[in-house]
Amino acid sequence: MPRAVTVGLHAAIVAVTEEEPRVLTVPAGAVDRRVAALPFGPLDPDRHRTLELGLRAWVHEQTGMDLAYVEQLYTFGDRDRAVAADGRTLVLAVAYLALVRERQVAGHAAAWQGIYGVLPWEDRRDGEPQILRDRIRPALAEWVDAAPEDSVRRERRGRADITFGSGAAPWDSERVLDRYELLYEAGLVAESVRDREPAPHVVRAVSPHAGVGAPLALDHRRILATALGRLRGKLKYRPLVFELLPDTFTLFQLQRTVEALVGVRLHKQNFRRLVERGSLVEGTAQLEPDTGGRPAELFRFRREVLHERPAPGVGLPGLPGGH
Amino acid sequence: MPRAVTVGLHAAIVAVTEEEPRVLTVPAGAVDRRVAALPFGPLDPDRHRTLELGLRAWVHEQTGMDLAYVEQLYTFGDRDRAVAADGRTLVLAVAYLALVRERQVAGHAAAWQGIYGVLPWEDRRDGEPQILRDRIRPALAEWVDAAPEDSVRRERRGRADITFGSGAAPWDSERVLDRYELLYEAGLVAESVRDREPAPHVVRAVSPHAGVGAPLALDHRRILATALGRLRGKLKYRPLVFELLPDTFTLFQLQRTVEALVGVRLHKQNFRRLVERGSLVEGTAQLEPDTGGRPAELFRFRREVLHERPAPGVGLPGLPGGH
DNA sequence: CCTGGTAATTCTCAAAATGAGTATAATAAC
DNA sequence: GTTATTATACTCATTTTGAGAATTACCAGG
Repeated sequence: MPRAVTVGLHAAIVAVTEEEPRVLTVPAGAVDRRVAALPFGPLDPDRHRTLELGLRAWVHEQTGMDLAYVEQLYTFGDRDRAVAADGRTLVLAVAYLALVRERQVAGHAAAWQGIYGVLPWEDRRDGEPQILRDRIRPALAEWVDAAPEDSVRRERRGRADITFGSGAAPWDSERVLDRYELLYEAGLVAESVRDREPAPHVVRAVSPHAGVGAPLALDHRRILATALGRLRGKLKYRPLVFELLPDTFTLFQLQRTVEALVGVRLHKQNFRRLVERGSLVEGTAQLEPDTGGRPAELFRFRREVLHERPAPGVGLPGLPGGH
Repeated sequence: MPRAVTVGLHAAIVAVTEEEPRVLTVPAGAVDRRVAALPFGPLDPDRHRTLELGLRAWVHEQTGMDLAYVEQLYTFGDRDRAVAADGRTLVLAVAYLALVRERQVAGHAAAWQGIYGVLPWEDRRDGEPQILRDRIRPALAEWVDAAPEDSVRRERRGRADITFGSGAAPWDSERVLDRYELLYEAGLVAESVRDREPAPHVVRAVSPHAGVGAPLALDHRRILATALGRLRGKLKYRPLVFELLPDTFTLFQLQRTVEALVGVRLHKQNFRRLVERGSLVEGTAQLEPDTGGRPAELFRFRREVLHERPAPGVGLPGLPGGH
């Protein structure tokens, strides 16, 4: 009996508030009552003229939000990781990234959740996070050694080194998905345990403490990882940050927002130089007095750059110590 | 009556032979007998464990090829541009990019087709192509003026300027899809005429001379544009070119391949410097004598870079005249 | 009014990277 | 040999980085 295919539309809606990147979640309800989910719903070809319009409709329905910036991320369709409750319908997941200005919340049951609660190993603003040192690296080392064959061990070690950085290879902030997938494979996130359950259509809630970081429903943590990776990459050559900032902002606010997303600290003076030399912003005459020290000038995004240069992004001046 | 959804898997299989990027096509058969199609087939959730495996299966069946490098591009799902022959089934298209070494062809009815026959405005290796000057720019100017309102005219002019370059904005080789979509909207490619037919489920072949460049079946030219754009962008930070080259090659062959893909000429000495400094390649001791002048050393790709640097790509040293 | 404290903003300076050539080397054809 | 042709090596001025010092403008407290 041929299985059917249905298509789900999923949204990772990202904002940065108080120097913390957050994602909008809704109660997972029927899917899994222990964890939150990203807003999502099935594509209905009658009502939805395009995939993106379908996504917007679902998001509006579940969170009351009208999205501005929306971008398609990826379409997931592995049978092992996304099967409907009936056990025989394959559910494709078309994932989207949306950027919104800090909390134009959202009554409904929607809630903002810190992204680094879900992907705690991704925040290196205060150096390598505890959880990486104390739990992930040791567990990865175990996973490497657990392979029976030597060739597999070498291959695993190589992968761990590139994705999480090591002596030779530096930390690459964009490899968010690679890292999540590695943790999934190594059994370090709750989802890998869950998906391995013998009867995949029986929804079994797994203790949130089974793995590292807070799990989300379905494969939503994977989608979030995809979203963060894409966002980090694109920041450098598209003026996406401004979707997340208020109309006017100080350069330091801008920097803090970028740092929050990329998960590393940047060199202040050089960041300012890059932003100004790229003519991404223009000063308003106004000052923001509440800085704690000298007042900062308020800037606004210069939309014109879009017509001037091919790839206007913020660029990341390496942080003092980093390579 | 609710429409159904089916999912098609489509492959843009790219190779570079004789300094010309090509894409593998198959006869479109039932879909449209006048034009070629990319290899594609419906996702069958029974046989295909993942989307990518389904794609590989279809490609193998239609072309006899086993793909190595495969990457998902985008999922298209606009109702207006992709509806099944029955007129009521929405057909999602999940598009993939594959890279293969020059023609390990492929009996079957598959044939290689020059990409710049399909997207002729993308090849600027000998300067701005005729077709851009003689047909596209004038037609775009007309399209701009055809708008009744002034604001729309301004907006159209802006878009044309950014996507196709103009006084202020330079040519951005990566905006391949933007350019194709603009031509589609302006009615300059055959597909826009075809899709506007009153009864969209009646397949009407449109004269290939109705527009600029050789059309492909369905929305396959759009997929190809997506593929070329992605490839051009990714070249710079991932060592993709080597998927297209034989095991050993001269630096000039490497350069010609990159130029073929990006569609511009590069500065020879500086290209060599970038490639060597990036330690992307290592010399074999062998020489290639048939250069027409001094023999060139043969190089091979250093796979180790993948473990050393986060984003190893070739980098494009601006061509002499270009900005 | 003067004195720190705290940030914002401006400058400096050496070290790389880039753009654009020029010079030299190794072949093949005449 | 001489010449054409291409590979490879070197040069050099100009930008762009990375890193940090110096200066400026406000606040709070004496």
